Amino acid sequence: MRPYEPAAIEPKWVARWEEEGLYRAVGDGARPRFYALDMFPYPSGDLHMGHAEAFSGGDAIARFRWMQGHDVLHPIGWDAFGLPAENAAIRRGIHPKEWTYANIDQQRRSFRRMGMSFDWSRQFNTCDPGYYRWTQWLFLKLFERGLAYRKLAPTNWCPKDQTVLANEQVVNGACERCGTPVVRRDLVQWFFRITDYAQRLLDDMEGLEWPERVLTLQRNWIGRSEGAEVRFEIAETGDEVTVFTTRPDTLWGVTFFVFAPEHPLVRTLARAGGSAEEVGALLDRLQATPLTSREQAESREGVRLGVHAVNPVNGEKVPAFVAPYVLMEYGTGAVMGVPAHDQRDFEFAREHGLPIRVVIAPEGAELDPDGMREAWPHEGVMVHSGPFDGTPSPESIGRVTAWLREKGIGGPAVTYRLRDWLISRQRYWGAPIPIVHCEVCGEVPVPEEDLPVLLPDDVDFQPGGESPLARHPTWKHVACPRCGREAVRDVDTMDTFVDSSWYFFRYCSPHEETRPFDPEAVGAWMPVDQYTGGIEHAVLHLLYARFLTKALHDMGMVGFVEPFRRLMNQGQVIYDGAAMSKSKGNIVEPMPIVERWGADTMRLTMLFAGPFEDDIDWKLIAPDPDRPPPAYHFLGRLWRAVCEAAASDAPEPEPLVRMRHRTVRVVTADYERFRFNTAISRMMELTNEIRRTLDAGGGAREAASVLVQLLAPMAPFVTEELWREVLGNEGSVHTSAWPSFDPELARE
RNA sequence: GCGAGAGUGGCGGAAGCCGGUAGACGCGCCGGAUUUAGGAUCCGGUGCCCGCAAGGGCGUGGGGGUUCGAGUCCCCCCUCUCGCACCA
Repeated sequence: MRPYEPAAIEPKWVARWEEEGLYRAVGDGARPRFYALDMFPYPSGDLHMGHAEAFSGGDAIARFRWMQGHDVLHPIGWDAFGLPAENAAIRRGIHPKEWTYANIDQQRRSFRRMGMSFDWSRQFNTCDPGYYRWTQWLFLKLFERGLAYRKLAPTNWCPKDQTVLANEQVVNGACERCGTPVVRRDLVQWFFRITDYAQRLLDDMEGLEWPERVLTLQRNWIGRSEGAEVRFEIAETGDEVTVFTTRPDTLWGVTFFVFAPEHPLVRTLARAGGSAEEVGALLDRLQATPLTSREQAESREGVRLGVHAVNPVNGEKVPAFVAPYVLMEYGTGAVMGVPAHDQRDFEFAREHGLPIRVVIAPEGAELDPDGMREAWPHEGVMVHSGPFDGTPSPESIGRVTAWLREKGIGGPAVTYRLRDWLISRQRYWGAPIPIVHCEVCGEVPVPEEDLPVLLPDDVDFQPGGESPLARHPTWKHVACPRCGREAVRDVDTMDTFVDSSWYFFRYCSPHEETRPFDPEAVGAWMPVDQYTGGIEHAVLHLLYARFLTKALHDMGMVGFVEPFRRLMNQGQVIYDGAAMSKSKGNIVEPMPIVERWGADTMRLTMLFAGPFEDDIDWKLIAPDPDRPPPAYHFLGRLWRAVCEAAASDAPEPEPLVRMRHRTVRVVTADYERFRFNTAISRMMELTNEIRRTLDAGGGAREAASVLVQLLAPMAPFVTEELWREVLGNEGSVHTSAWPSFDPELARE
C-alpha cells in the first residue's frame, strides 16, 4: 500500500483538472444553475488565513452543488484598486500597478495550489481598464438619473491617508484603514444618493436568507425613526424652521430651541439677535475641532442666539441657542428642547438655567420639576398640554401628529440615519471620475464612447491633500465635450467600494466589450445563490451592492432587486485570542502549511475546527507549527481504510450498509446548512466503522466509495486520487453523481 | 444606555425544527502493542467526587418553575462577546 503523500498527488490533479476543463460554468440551461460566489480578495500580499478559511467553505459549497447536478458558476477576480495597495506600494517605492499585479499573480498561484474550483476563464481585476471603463459607465448612468451629485459638505478627512472617507469607513471616529482619527473638512465632493433607497433597503431585507446579525447591523445603520415634523417660527425674523421629533406628545414642554452649529440660519440669526461675536467664536473653535473629540465631548455647552422661536402649539416664545450637541447631519439640524423628558435637553437646561416643564406624568403620580435629577423619558399621561390633557402615552403621539397636520403646523415624518455615500477620493489608485468641469457648461459627463478615462501611469502618486491627478502636467486639461472650450477633468478617483458594488454582475458575462454585462446572462445566473465572505462588510460592500442593484433595476437593466439570496459569514482566524497582526508578530501564513501538509489538510482543519461562522483560534487548533494540523491524521486513516477496502471483495455486513446510508443522509443535510464540522465528524465515524469491519474480515468497498464522494467537496485532492487511482473509477469524483440513500436503511 | 448573540470536560466543539441515556467527533493526556528510534501506526482508557472494587453521589453560568422526564420550555439574576452610540 502506498503511503499518503499529499505533496506527491496534489499538484498533479491541479494540472489534470485544468486540462479537463472541469470547472467551467456552462450556462446552457441543461442543468439547474447555481451561482456560488466568494467575496473577491484584495491583493495586498499572498493569501492569508482568512482567505484559507473563507474559500475552503465557499469551495466546498460550489463542489457540493456541482456533484448534486448543478451547472455551477464559481468565479474569481480581484478587488485591485484602493488605498491599501497604494500605501503598500509607496512604502516599497514601486508603482501601485506593479505591486498589485505581482500580488494578483501570487494569489492566483496560491489559489490554484489549493485546488479551488474556480472558472478561471472568467477572472478579471477591477484595476483593468476593461473593467473600470464600466465602473465609470455606471457612474454616468447614476449621474443621468440624479443619483450621483456633487455638493459642499462636511466630510471625514483622514490626515494620514490624505483623503476623505465615507461614513461607513469611519470606525469609532477613526479611519477604517489606518486607525488615524478623522478630522472634519468642508469640501465639494461626489455622492451617490443611497438615501433615496433607505426604505427599500429596509423593506427588501424580508426575503433575504442572511444571518440575523448582518440584517440587524444594516437595519441599525439605516436607522429608521418615526415621528413628526413641526414648524416653528423665529419671532424676530419670521424665518420658518422645521424640527423633527419622535415625541410630539411633549410639544407643550418645550422651553428652548437649539440649532446645530452648521445650520445655515445660524449666522444671520446671530446677527439679528446681537450675538454675532460670541457665536462666531464658537463656530470658529468647532471648525478646528476634530469630529471625534467633538462627538465624544458630552458637554452641554451652547450660546444664546438672542432670538426666540415660537412654539406653534401654544404661541410661547422660547430662547434659541446654537449648541454642538445638535447634529446638522441628522433630522433637520434644529431641535426643540424638552428638558423634562429628554436627558440631553435636561442637562442643557440645567447648564443654562432654563425652566423645566413636566408634560408627561407617570401613571397616578406627579413629577416635581425642581426635584428631578434626570429626565423622565418614559410613557405616561399628557398633562399641562392644553387640549390633550389626560391622553395616555401609546396613542398620544399619533393623536398629536394628526392634530399638527390638521392645524397645518406639521405632520408625520420619518427620518433615517443613513447618509448619502461619499465616493470621491483624493488618491491616485482608483477609477477616475468621468466628469469634465467646464466654466460655461458646468459638470459635463464624459461621452460614453470616450470611456474609459484612463488612469495615467506617470503620476507622482504621493498623497498630498488634493488628488495626485491634479499634479499631472497634461492629464486634466481637455476640451469640454459639450462646447469644446478649455476645461478640466475631475481629478478625484472613485471609492474602491464602487468597483466592488457591481463585480458579481460582470462575472456572468466577463468578456462583454460593448456593455458592462449581458442582461440575459445576468438574468439567467442571478441573484447569487450563495455568497460567502466576512462580516466586516455588513454595512459597507453589502449595503452598497444592494443599493446599486436596486438602481440598476430601476434603470431596467436587471429584473431583480436583491443581488444575494443567501449569505454565509465565516468567522475570523485569530491567534492566541487576538487578531493576527504584523505588530503583534503572530501571523500564521497558510501557504507554507499547504506546501508541507497539503491543501486538503489545510481545508479540512479549517472546516472541522468549529461552526463555519465562529472564530478559529489557530493556536488552540494547531499549537505546534512543526506538527501536522489535526486533519492530517484523519486523512491518513482515511487513505489506509479506503486502500484496504478497495482490495477486498468480501460482502458488506448489514450494520455498515445501514451506517453508510445514514451518513449520506446526515452529511447531505449538513452541507446544505454549512455544518461542515459535524459533517466531517460523521465521516470520521464512518471511517472508523470501515476499519472495524475490515478488521473483522468484512467488506467495505461500497462504504469506502461513498465516503470518498461525501468528502470530495472539502478535500478534493485525496478523494480524487482515491476515486480514480485506488477505486479505479473512470471520470473525476468531482463530476460523479452525489450518492443517494435509502430512507429505510438510513433510519437511526 | 440601545440592539444582537453566547455561557456544556483540560481544549475545539456535539446533542435539528419539536424536551427522552449529556459530552458525538477530534485535540490533549494516561496506559499498552509494534518499532533501532520516532514527532509514524494500531489497541484501550479519559466529565467531576468517594471507593481496591462492585457501586454510589454530583454534573450543561446561578436561582426558581412547568413536566414522568429539562442543556433544550417559562420567570428572575450573573457573566462574556460583538455592533451602534449626543440620532432629537
